[in-house]
Amino acid sequence: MSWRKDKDQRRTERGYHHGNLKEALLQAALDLIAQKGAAGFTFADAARMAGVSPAAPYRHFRDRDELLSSIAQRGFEQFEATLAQAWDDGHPDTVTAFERVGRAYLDFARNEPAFYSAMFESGLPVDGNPTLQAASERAFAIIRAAAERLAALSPPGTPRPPALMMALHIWSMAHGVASLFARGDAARRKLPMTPEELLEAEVLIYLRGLGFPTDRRDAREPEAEKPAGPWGKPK
Amino acid sequence: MSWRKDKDQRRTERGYHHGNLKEALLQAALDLIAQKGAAGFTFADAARMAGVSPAAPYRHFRDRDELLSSIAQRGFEQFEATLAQAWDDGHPDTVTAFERVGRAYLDFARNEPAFYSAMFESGLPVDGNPTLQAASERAFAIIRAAAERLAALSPPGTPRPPALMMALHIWSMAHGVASLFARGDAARRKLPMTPEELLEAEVLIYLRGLGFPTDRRDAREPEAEKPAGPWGKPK
DNA sequence: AGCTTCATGTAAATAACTTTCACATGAGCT
DNA sequence: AGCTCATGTGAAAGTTATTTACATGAAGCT
Repeated sequence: MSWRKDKDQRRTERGYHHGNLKEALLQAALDLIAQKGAAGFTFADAARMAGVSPAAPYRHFRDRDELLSSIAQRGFEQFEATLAQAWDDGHPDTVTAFERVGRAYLDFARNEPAFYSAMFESGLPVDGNPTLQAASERAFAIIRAAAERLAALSPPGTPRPPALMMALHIWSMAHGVASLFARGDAARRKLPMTPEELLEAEVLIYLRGLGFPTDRRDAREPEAEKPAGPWGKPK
Repeated sequence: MSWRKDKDQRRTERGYHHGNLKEALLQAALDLIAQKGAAGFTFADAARMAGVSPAAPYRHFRDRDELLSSIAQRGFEQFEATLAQAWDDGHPDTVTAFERVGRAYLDFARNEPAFYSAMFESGLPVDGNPTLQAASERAFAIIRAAAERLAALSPPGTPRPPALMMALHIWSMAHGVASLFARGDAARRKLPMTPEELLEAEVLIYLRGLGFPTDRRDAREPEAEKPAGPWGKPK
């Protein structure tokens, strides 16, 4: 009875069997990771939060790492869904959709710190877990697909950039900005702009470097006016 | 005598007092973090490796976190030195030196995984530690100084980009590439190019987006030929 | 040399966490 | 009703973090 003061009361409430412990544990772990970081969360804590003994979780997860992996797994799936929704198959136009994906990346890092931690900061052996790796690659595939479409719009007369390389570049930008400026204490660095603005400008400058017009309209549309530039009008 | 089988022998070797325990602990921790990650390393392990009792480290570090902070601190100092050396005050020319800094960033991430982990992946409260934050900012200052010089070379006729923004952009690229592709398992993702090449191309495209000539010569020098482009000659 | 002091280590103790194992419970099936 | 198996419980062993009282010996003082 050491693991829970009101064990008996709780027991009365839910009976000997929890009924949905696996889900409860995942949720508890998510909350704990969000609070104390991926390193701080303990298996025992999750059990306590779910109202079961410290041994109970072992019926659902081999060990602490498997629970963490499960969370990362779900994180990647949710990440993929989020990015896919933001991309929306490139509607209404490729560039607009692309910018939306960038913001979605940052939003995810900020709104789902627990998932983000488990996915990128927990030190999990990503390559040792095929399922996890596959989930990770499906998420990246969204970015890659978007880059593919963008590359296809490459202005005539310029060499067409490899879409995979573009995707890796964009990914690294989004990940770098998210990791450095959009999470936890890091977010407190005094920036001259929001992480979203920072990333958007970065991507726009990059795309311009590839020869894309960067006035926020679909590249297929003709330019109507000179853009002010990604960092605002010079004064 | 449970903490070390040949305690007495070791004791004979070095006497009751270690003589340089603080350094020994830092080194041990560094080795352990490199092996098992920042999360895996334990205070007790470090003590064992140094040949002292589990309580001894507390004479030199308030707790496990302070040891980790000390390592991060040194990491940032070493990082700063590495970047400063690579930058070499912009010699022989700004762009060449700039590329060297990028490579130095990746080298550091790869050659000093323990430092890198402690600095960026340990979940330490960076902003809660003024000393650490200052060290971190000194390292970033190198990148910022380089960006400053680069911004000054901005081609006439184009609006001059804010150097701080450029520095943040470059930093995020380097950090993103390092985190995603130049560390641990992540390094095993099949890439069409090395992380160094990936980053270099990314930065070159970005700089071109800002209006810089990107033929790898100092921008002050006149262009002699059309560059093939950052991703090689199209075939 | 003899004495004192203080930084540096040790031992032992407490509390928490991880993981395992034998045993308990009760939900669902026959 | 009786069985069986998935799911929980208790208790135990092994680790770690951290504290506290005590030990050691290097450095300085007399």
